[in-house]
Amino acid sequence: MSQMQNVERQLREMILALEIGPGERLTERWIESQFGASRTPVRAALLRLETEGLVGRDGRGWTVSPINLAELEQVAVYREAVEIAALRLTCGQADKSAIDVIEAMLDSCDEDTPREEWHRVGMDFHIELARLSGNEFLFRAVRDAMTRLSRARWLEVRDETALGRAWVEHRAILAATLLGQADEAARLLSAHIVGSRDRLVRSLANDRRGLRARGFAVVAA
Amino acid sequence: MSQMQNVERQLREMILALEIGPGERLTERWIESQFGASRTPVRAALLRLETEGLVGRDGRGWTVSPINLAELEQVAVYREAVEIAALRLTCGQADKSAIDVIEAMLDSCDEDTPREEWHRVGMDFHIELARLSGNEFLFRAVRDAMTRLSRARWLEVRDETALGRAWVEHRAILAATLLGQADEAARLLSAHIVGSRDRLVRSLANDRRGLRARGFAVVAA
DNA sequence: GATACCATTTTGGGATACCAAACTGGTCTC
DNA sequence: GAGACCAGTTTGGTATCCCAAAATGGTATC
Repeated sequence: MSQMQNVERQLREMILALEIGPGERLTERWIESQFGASRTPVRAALLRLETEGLVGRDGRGWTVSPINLAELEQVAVYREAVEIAALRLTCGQADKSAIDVIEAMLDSCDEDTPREEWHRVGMDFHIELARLSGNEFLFRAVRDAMTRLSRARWLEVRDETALGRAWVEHRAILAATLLGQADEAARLLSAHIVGSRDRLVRSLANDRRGLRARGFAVVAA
Repeated sequence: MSQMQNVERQLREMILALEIGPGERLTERWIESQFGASRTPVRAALLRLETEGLVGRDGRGWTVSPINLAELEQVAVYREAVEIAALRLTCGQADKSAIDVIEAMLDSCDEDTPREEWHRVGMDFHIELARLSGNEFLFRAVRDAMTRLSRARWLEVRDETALGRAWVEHRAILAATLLGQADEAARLLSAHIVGSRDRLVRSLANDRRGLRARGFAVVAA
């Protein structure tokens, strides 16, 4: 594994796990010392993370991208378009056996499963579902969109009810897809995404003060 | 303007203008000498162009991405999804004055206009139309998709009839959008994209031998 | 003539040195 | 005490150097 990939992966994990807070400044020298790599791979990693939207430039200098409520809403519209397109492709496919694998992903979560795992599976559901379409660009678009949403979803205050509802919706989408009911599946997925978006943005807007107190930059919608 | 941006821009232009052929190998040292920059900005530029899909890695080493017919078809599906989503957003907007600017873009091309300009305006039409949606992610998605299609479209053998038809379709899409007829506009845009894709892939598949003879790597669908 | 082998060169990955611009902290002036 | 100013430090941008691995090309061997 090259140093560049090492730094990229570790830095991405730290940012997504909120170990480095949204809005925090980054210096190439700090990352260098943190991961024991020289500035060359550090620089390369930052350039890649910039295209993912996880870090950005603040004049001269690097910053961990803040949570941006307006951006979250736009990402939701974007992912709705690409996820539905992917889902319609999948609905039209003859072989539906891969759906079982995704259903099994959902099944793997129960009351003993740590919150972190629920979070991961909740995102992987959408990513893997998009992968089934066979379209590399739709797949990447969904994966990148979920990456951008990841930190915000982690900060969202979700009660058991909301999590349960999400899983019910996921299963309903799979069921419609399995039957090849494209319009119905698309309708369910759309409602799921719109609902998730509304709850997410509302939750973060409410907690904005508290999040800022924890040092997390949250830009309003 | 930093050296990195310089190299990135110039290298992108050379690749898109086919001055460096699809499939050609690139060495960091060659680029370095070509643009009078050192390897650091050259590497940074290559990393960014990699995320645009214009260059890729060939084991160790860099390659200008070949023309990939399978990829072109997938990009067409992708752009259909995002362009239609953007167009529907635009249809729902009250202020339609920006449409005139796009119409003017189309008007700026006549029989005296060089082929290169037609090509550029043909892509900008879709990019600017997506920008009107106000959704940054849909806009970027369309722009990136058009970048990936750019070289192939340049290689496509297009007669005057095909170009004229494209312009007629463009105008029809604008007209429906101006009236806020979202479904009709989406139908027209979808047909336009699918038609373009079919002609493009068919043209390149037919010319594949000739293109290879010119040193252009063309990967089959 | 084909092939296995080895020395040489080339290449990308990484580390480091240097620079100019931006930032910082303290000081001096009014 | 507030603000202008300046020296010192930090930072990203760039150039350059080193290295190991891979490609290259020539040669000896069969």
